[in-house]
Amino acid sequence: MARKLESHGRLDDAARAGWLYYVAGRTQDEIASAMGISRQSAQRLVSLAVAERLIKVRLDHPIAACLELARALRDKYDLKHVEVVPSDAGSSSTTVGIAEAAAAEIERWLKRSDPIVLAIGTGRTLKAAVDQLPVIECPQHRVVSLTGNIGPDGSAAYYNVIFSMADAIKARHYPMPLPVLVTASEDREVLHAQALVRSTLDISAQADVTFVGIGEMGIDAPLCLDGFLEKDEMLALMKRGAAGEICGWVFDGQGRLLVDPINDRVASAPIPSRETSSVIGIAKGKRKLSAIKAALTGHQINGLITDEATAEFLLRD
Amino acid sequence: MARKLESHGRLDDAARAGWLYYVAGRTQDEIASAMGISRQSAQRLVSLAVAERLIKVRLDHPIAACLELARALRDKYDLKHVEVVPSDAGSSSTTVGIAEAAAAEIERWLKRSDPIVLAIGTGRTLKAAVDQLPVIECPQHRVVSLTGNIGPDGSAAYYNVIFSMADAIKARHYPMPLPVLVTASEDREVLHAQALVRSTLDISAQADVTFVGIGEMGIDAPLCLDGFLEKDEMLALMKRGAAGEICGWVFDGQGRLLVDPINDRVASAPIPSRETSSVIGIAKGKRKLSAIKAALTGHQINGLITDEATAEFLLRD
DNA sequence: ATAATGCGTGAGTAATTGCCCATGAGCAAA
DNA sequence: TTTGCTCATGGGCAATTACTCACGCATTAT
Repeated sequence: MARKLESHGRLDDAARAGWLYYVAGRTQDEIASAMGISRQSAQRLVSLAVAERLIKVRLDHPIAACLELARALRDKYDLKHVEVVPSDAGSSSTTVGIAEAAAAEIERWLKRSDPIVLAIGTGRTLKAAVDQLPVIECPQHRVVSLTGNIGPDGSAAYYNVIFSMADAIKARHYPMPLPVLVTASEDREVLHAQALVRSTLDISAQADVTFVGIGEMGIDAPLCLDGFLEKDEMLALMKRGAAGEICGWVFDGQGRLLVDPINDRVASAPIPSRETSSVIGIAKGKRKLSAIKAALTGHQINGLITDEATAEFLLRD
Repeated sequence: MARKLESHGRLDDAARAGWLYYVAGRTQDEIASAMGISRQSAQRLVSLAVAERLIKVRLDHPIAACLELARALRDKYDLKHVEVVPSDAGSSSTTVGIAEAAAAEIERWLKRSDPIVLAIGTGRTLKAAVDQLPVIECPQHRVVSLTGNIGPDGSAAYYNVIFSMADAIKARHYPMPLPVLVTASEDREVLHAQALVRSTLDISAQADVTFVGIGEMGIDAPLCLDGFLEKDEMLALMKRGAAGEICGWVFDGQGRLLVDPINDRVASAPIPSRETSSVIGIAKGKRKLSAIKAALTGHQINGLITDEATAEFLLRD
């Protein structure tokens, strides 16, 4: 039985109780009898020590920084889901790390027993993520592609992700039998009116969760590399304020869809509702930075999987 | 597919769960659903994070009674550094509390940007302290062991601390490739003359700060438990006035190195200068009391990390 | 003086957590 | 391929902790 409390002050006792609890690992009952108080009082002292920040908890693991960044990003951009993976400074890959993380997250969704609609965009990052998926049987779910797989020249675009996904995921899957960009907006209307396309569009609108890559602008951007846009078209687009694209939908620096002929030619499904579903962007890298930031700012996405370095840049200003 | 969902590894999950639990303050149920696992698994991850020392808890409050004791000890024994942690009356552990405090102090030294030499002894307490250290990169420092790690039978002594330390601290480290006790003093001269040993000894003499455990005498003493001394040798030693031991150097009740054949056989480096450097003892407990007191009295150490109860006894007379 | 206010207390109860066990997957040796 | 081992898992249950409520005691304002 220890001295009376008043002689030390309440915070002192809180510190002592907190020490016994967290450092020495005693139960509150033991602390109570050691300090000559009731168990409830011991509990109060412990929680007081926590409330007064007398107890500092630290996590000594690289992932700690990631979680901090994720929380900061979530707060700053009002996101539903953020995942920050450790950066691999030595690697210039735009997929290492986030692909695995994205795969893990996709897997989490697919493991749910209640049926969901999972929508998926395209891009190298997403392809890498899907390649990480294990084989899962989930006949209860549906997987729908938001974007077409046909290039401007009629060839199949390499990075149509849904077919890779179909290899691993035993679920109904709905590709989008369309080009990414049509030549004129009228064409889009015609194509979208087709029954098959129509039903895929309808399913995509019901998506519970969506995974999309985020494309940057520039002459090295995916849209150019994959032959959807010519260099001069791209440069003109950038002059008109384009900052990035998701499934071909081009947005400006504020993340607002660009009012521009280009967006009238996008044949992709609209990005599912950020109000009623999760739309998770997967992207990292300095080149994609402003595109990611715009997408976040304009709430084109409400979830993000990125890496530490990118997260830090996103938080910088 | 054999891909590990553990692309980030089990420890990372443990870190994540631990962070969510201790830092974010979520319940294990929330963590479970957030990570897509069962609550039990979440609980396991949290306790794994604790077991693996991923979670470090420290108390940021000067407990008045402890500070008072520390000041009194510093004055009484003319010490440079004293730390007193709360006692845990119910626990018989000789390390709980002081190990954490010692780790924090070691960390403080290692965080210095100017290069230092940190010397380290051995013992269970010191081992426990080193196990609390986080991973630190400090290539500017050097860490040197004062004692060897080879037992009388040629086996490696379990409590050689420097190897544990090398796991966490990224700095050059210098083990002492010697037994603690050699069979004859001549052997010691031969061994110490070796170039490798010579340089380690030289470095240890330059130590800026030293952390040592304090061993008591008795048939349950560390020296006996670890097989360096037989019971009858120990009893004879006690008859000749031995009161305690630091790195194998046996001293009497006044803290003077015992003039005795035993000390001629100690192969450890001399304890670094108490005039020009900090030599901090880490010890608590009734059994070690007279050894601690002797070490303080004879200025074998000029710093101490102990607990309240021990501090009170040390001040009693 | 007396009532209002604030703070701490203990009791009871709901929520949360820790632990043990049986099970099954993965893996290595036979 | 089989056997045996290790290890993670989920369920169930006991222990522990958090919260709410009503009360007592002191201080303060009227």
